[in-house]
Amino acid sequence: MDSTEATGRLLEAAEDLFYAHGVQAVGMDAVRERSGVSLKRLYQCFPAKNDLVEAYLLRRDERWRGSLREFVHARGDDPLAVFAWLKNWFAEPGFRGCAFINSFGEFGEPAPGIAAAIRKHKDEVRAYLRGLVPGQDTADQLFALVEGATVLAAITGNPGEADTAREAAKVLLAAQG
Amino acid sequence: MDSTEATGRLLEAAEDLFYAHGVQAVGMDAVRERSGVSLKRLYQCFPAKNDLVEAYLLRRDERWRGSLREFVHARGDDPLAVFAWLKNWFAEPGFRGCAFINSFGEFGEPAPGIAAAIRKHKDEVRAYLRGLVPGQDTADQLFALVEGATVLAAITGNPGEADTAREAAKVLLAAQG
DNA sequence: CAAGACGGAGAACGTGCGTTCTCCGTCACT
DNA sequence: AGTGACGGAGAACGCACGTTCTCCGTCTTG
Repeated sequence: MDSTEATGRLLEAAEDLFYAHGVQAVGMDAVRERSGVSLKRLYQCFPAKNDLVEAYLLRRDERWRGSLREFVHARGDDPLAVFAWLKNWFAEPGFRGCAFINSFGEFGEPAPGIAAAIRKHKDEVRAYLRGLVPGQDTADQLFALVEGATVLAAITGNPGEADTAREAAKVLLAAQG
Repeated sequence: MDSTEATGRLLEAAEDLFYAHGVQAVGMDAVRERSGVSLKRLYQCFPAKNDLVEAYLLRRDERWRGSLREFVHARGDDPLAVFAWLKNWFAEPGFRGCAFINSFGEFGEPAPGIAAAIRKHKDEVRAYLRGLVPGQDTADQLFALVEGATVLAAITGNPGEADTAREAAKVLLAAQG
């Protein structure tokens, strides 16, 4: 197994474990066991846990936004499709809310790289919505609905929060024209 | 110092420290130091850290909702006053987002009492908004806006997220009638 | 004053975990 | 075959922290 495959396996294991149980609750030994990569190589690829966490967040950001973008684009870039995608996500087994919001809660004073990854994710999502919706104010309003629905779906376990947000988004888009 | 004053001091210290730095980042020794209560008595009042965390959340829920209710009531129970209150909160020094969302992120599998306290808070806030707004669907939509604005204000540090949510709420309330 | 319950300060214990070290087998190269 | 670099398995180390224990002074009560 070469070094690039090792990092791939490590990121895969890290994402599964960190998202499912929280970053702090998962030890480096659990990542090693799940990935099948030895501790020595783990620390060659990621000199400290913080580095692995940062890479996990950056990768999850890319994949999460990629999945959303693809889904919405296949529906003619209809802003309301965002909420259909959300509902699917909320209903997935193992859904535990937004990894970035959860990480923000976990780390009172996050390492700079981790804080930057969290902010970057939110900035990118906001920029994506602004590109999707005519009118920056409306886009930002939809963004708040997306975040609120995600948080509430995670805490209550009810994927229907996506429908509530969708109805609100429909009204806001109609009002904007 | 009797036992009831000790629990008061402990809860005060716990709230300050847990909210500011996160629950996991604060040791029982820090609570002892801040409160001036000895470890022995601390463990008499709260047999385990989980008990203190649960009490912290329950107390914060009461105070947070009390402050919101009072502010909004003084403004004729105008639903939009909720967002004015939010903006004040977001602008407070030391604002770090919603304690309950943060705790949800901190504990991948929270102790039952903690999970219940988190859900209770969100249920109570939702019920409060439903009492404030004619139309349950609209109330739930405002709730999503409140949660989204809180999360975004915490991550971006921008209290203006409250204004964005307020504009959206105004449109939704007008559409509802 | 004597005796014992109470409370505080802080040491001590056990555990978990991030990180590093040790040891040993394996493979490439001469 | 001999040798030396490499990699894996897992022990070891250091530290932080939740929880408990020890010791000692104080205050109440007869």
